[in-house]
Amino acid sequence: MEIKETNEPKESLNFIEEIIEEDIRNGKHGGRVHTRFPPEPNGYLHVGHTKAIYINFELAKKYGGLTNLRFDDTNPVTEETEYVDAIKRDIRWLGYDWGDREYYASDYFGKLYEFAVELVKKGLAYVDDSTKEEIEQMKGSPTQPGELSPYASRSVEENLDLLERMRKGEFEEGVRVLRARVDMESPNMHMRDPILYRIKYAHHHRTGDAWCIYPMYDFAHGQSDSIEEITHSLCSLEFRHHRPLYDWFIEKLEIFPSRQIEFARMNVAYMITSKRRLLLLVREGLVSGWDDPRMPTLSGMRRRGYPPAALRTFIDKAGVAKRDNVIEYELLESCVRDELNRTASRVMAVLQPIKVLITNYPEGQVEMMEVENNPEDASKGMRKMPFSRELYIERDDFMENPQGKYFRLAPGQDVRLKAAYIIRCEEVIKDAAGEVSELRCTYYPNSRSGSDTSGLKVKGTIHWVSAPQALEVEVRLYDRLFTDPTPDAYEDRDFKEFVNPEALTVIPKAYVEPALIDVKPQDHFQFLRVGYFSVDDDSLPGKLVFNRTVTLKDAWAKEQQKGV
RNA sequence: AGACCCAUGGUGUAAUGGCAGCACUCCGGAUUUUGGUUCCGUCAGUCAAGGUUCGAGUCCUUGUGGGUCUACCA
Repeated sequence: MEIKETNEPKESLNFIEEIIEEDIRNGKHGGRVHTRFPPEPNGYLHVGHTKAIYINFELAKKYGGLTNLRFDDTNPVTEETEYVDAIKRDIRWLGYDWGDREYYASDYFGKLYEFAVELVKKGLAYVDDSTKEEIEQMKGSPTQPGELSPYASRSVEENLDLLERMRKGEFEEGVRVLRARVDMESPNMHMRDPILYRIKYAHHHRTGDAWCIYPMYDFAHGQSDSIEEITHSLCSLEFRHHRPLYDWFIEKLEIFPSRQIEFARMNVAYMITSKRRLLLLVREGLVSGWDDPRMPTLSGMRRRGYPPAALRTFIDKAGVAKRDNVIEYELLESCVRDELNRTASRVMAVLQPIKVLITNYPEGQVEMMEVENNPEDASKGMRKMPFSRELYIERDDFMENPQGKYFRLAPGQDVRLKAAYIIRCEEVIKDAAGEVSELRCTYYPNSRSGSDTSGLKVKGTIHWVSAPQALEVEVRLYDRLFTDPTPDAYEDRDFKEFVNPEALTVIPKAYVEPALIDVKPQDHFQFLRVGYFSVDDDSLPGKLVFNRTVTLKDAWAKEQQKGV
């Protein structure tokens, strides 16, 4: 593929793109680019995986290549079909398609076994009868060279025979392994005669009981890349030390030379990506499940209401490099807001209601007010919302003793009801507990939005809903799951100590305008002046549930904090 | 401890020996029938010390700091 030359300012490339473009210039693999996303089906996909998915699919797309989906399913003990399905669903939701190229490392078990036989024949692999402890012992340490196994000198014939019998199930689990003969003195621990096959009498989610020996990661991953003729095998930094071995197999087996390139995983502040810890949160009921909107899983973020396009932008802006990083939560929120600002319809919803009675508005009268659906996008058109004598406004939008730059409703003050009239607060009604229970207001009949001849100038505009027509809904306010940006970074403290008790606040009864009657799960809205919300999967007809995806930026809250 | 990797504003990422830029955050201002959006502006950075060079964020050396590796997990 030709790289397009343009006169535009030079696009800056990340280090992986540099390598790819260099390869293309050199005509490597005929300029072909083929990547893969290789999840292990033993857990749900999370933010961290999002980066790997994005990089693999986007890079291939950029250079006219393809991306395979390959499940690295070489450990039947931990892997399940349930995860395979969830992973596929999540990748599709993110916006990527692998066509018919859905592969499994287990598809290659036969081929991998042949590779193993070939290594044995070349004198490059042997069956080791040592115990797990002995192998560990002989492996040495980073500063101590390892020592050669007494079984390393077995003849090719004996090794062939033993390997065959391992495969046939003649030995008990754990008594023998197949090892590559590499270098027990290498400073790289992975080169010290790594284990290739182990015996496991476990049922595999795809191959059933056809095998009782299973290849290790190092003997399956690279060769799978090679079998699929993957040109650029992208993985995270911790696999750096595996690369010499990856290359060793390619050289000894004389197979397709895929190239492994490592990049730094993405960490996001206030999130964790340890599968084990995520599982703990689910098991211990700290969240409602893998798709709890507080979870950093793809399914959780979907349910939270993050648009896939926002996630892609987020990954893109976070960038790709090799240094450790913690991406600020604010960048994620910024990307989500940016996307939703352009796409989400505006509606009015009152979360903490306070009743307003317009005393000079005719009883029983209902006017339909025109409101734009999205001021950022005129093509979204207008809708009508009912206005009547009895309304709800947000409790925060009234202050009995306003101070500072508060310009919402207050006794004797005017405020604009968005898309409707200007009203004045005449009287404050309180209940027995002294809480404000109702506001008596008057409206200016000639101040109607669009035909305002009142000449009045107000400082504030607030949202509202008409009480008789309002829909009662449940609203779930979500916030970050942890109170610390790196909850799992402390050696002396358990990450669960940092679970944010305010990450979920349920409002059982909030009011929304009647236009929302027909919404469906995953629909996104901006509750005017409040935040972005999406319809939760738990919603039923007549019992809608909205999840707060992200708040709107709130300059007023910031202002108030300064005063404290 | 050894090997390997990494080091640029608060955060993330560019600059490929030649003017240290962009985004997010923060702060200030303009606009606004969303205290949203948009627009403008401010603050703020090359880990340290040597060396090579006309010229170093970039190359070399040493140091410092951080990360990774010592599973019959991936």
